[in-house]
Amino acid sequence: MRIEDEIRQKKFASEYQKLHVNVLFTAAWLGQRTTKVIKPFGISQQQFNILRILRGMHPKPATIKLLTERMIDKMSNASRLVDKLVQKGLVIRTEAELDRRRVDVQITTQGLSVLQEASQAVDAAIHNEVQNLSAAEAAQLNALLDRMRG
Amino acid sequence: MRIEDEIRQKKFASEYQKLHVNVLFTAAWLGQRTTKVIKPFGISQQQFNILRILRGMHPKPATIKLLTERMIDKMSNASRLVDKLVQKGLVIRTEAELDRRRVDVQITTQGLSVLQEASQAVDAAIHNEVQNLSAAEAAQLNALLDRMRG
DNA sequence: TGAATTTTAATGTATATACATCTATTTAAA
DNA sequence: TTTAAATAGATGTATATACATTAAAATTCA
Repeated sequence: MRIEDEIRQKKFASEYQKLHVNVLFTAAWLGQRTTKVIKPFGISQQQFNILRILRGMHPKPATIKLLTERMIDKMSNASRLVDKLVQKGLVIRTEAELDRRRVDVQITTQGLSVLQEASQAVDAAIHNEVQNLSAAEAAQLNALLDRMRG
Repeated sequence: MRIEDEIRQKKFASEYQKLHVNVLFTAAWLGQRTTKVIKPFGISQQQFNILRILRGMHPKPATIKLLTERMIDKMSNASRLVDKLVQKGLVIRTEAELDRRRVDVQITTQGLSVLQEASQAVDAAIHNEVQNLSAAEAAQLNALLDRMRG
């Protein structure tokens, strides 16, 4: 559905303003679906994001700094999000040896298994649904978004 | 910059997964810039969004229900956001006559003037910056995002 | 070396999100 | 018409965001 109809706004001052709203709206649309799908696994979107970064590095640990750099939302608080994941047994946090300011964070076996299931659920619920875009169109969208950010 | 480089993720399982991350990341990118630009005017992104909806209807009032329907993020709490705007004198809230459950919300003169300045600042800081996309490319992006949501 | 600077992470706070629940009012049904 | 159901909005709570500040450790350099 056109963004104009989704939010019932008749017209935008420019194609750029419309794009701004459209990107935010589409992200909220994706976010709401993702939240709903992963909620049964007891994790939030941001926790899911952190787990994926940690899986990408596994078995190497990540530091809080590295997580912050790689997170989708740089402003979310990796330190407190890791806290939650530690409490759930999905990651472990240990003091780094060579630099005692740093903290090493690693995904646990349980974390890997929860992430595996959650990822599959997200794929099934969202990425398949989005296939009213061809892979070529998705690639085109990716390229345009990349260029949009300059 | 390519999303792979932005978040330092070597590869994605599919173009669709990459698209998911790319949309969220681009929205966060836009959101951070917008927040920074409108902060001097004393309003948040969501408050900005509500003011724009109210300007679009002006001088007709909106109800909380209408605001919720038209907001970019449907899950944010229009009731409490309107509270904040009332406190700042940017909107007024009156009981609706014909249905006493409803609440009429209208933007004030001060609200219109704050919004005018904030909008100009956002245009200058963001929409002009994004012109490494042509208007035609922006339109194409809009069309693809619309189709992505089905 | 020792003081100043930088880096890394944790913590404090105000606001916002994502619900669930509650209250008042209106509409529909028995 | 009285009761039941639906609607509109407010409010409560846990979590997350967007900063600013603080604390500890490492690095720089005088």
